[in-house]
Amino acid sequence: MENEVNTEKLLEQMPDEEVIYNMAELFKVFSDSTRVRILCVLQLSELTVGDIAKVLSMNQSAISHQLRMLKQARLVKFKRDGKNLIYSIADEHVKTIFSQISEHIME
Amino acid sequence: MENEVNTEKLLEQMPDEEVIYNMAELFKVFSDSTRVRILCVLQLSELTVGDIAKVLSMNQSAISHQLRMLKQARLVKFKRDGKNLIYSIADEHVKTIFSQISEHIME
DNA sequence: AATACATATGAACACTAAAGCATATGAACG
DNA sequence: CGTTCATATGCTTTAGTGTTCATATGTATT
Repeated sequence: MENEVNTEKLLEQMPDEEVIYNMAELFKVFSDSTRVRILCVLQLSELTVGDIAKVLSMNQSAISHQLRMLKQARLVKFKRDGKNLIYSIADEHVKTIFSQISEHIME
Repeated sequence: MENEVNTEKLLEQMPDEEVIYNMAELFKVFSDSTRVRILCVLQLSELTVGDIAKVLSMNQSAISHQLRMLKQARLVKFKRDGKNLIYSIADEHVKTIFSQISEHIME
């Protein structure tokens, strides 16, 4: 008997390469402990770059680099307050995604 | 005036380092195009390793390496059928996580 | 305007991770 | 039992990523 699976048909039903690439790119943003910690702390309170660095006991530069990625992914936003930039969570989905991942881990 | 933010209090409210590390590790599994493609195709149908490789036009070895990670993350499972191993999605959350990520991308 | 302060950016380095090749394992079947 | 077929694994190469240091940008203050 031949192979039962019609691989061509499956291929047709797959999302476009671009969609898959974008999904992976977005997951990549969540895939680093530092960025997850930033997102966690910003869920508690909006904060300046310096405060984030202080809470996480990390270099200002490292935080700034990571905030850049989070900005590009539209997961955080910021407003200016004098010399400070105050960052906050930009997206509703962040909480949902986090809660699903948490549930998976807990099980 | 002093800093308005109580960084110590924020730190207390943060999830444990271990939880954060596990979250990031799990996101890391989703952060590669090949693994996302595997998860996508397995949402359409359970498949052998060879069939996955055929559908995705990739090396059997590459697929096998990635399935290993997906297995470790308990996102796929497999059953034996003669010489073949048939892989399938192991987890309810996969769909939910995917749909949230999709929504974020679409907006 | 000059200085101080907060944040961003660029380059360098160390570390990680995906893919391919070769080979090992392990089941089926003559 | 030896061969074949499907899959897994170890090793190597190559590409990518996070952090740090040094410095640039840009805002407030005197």
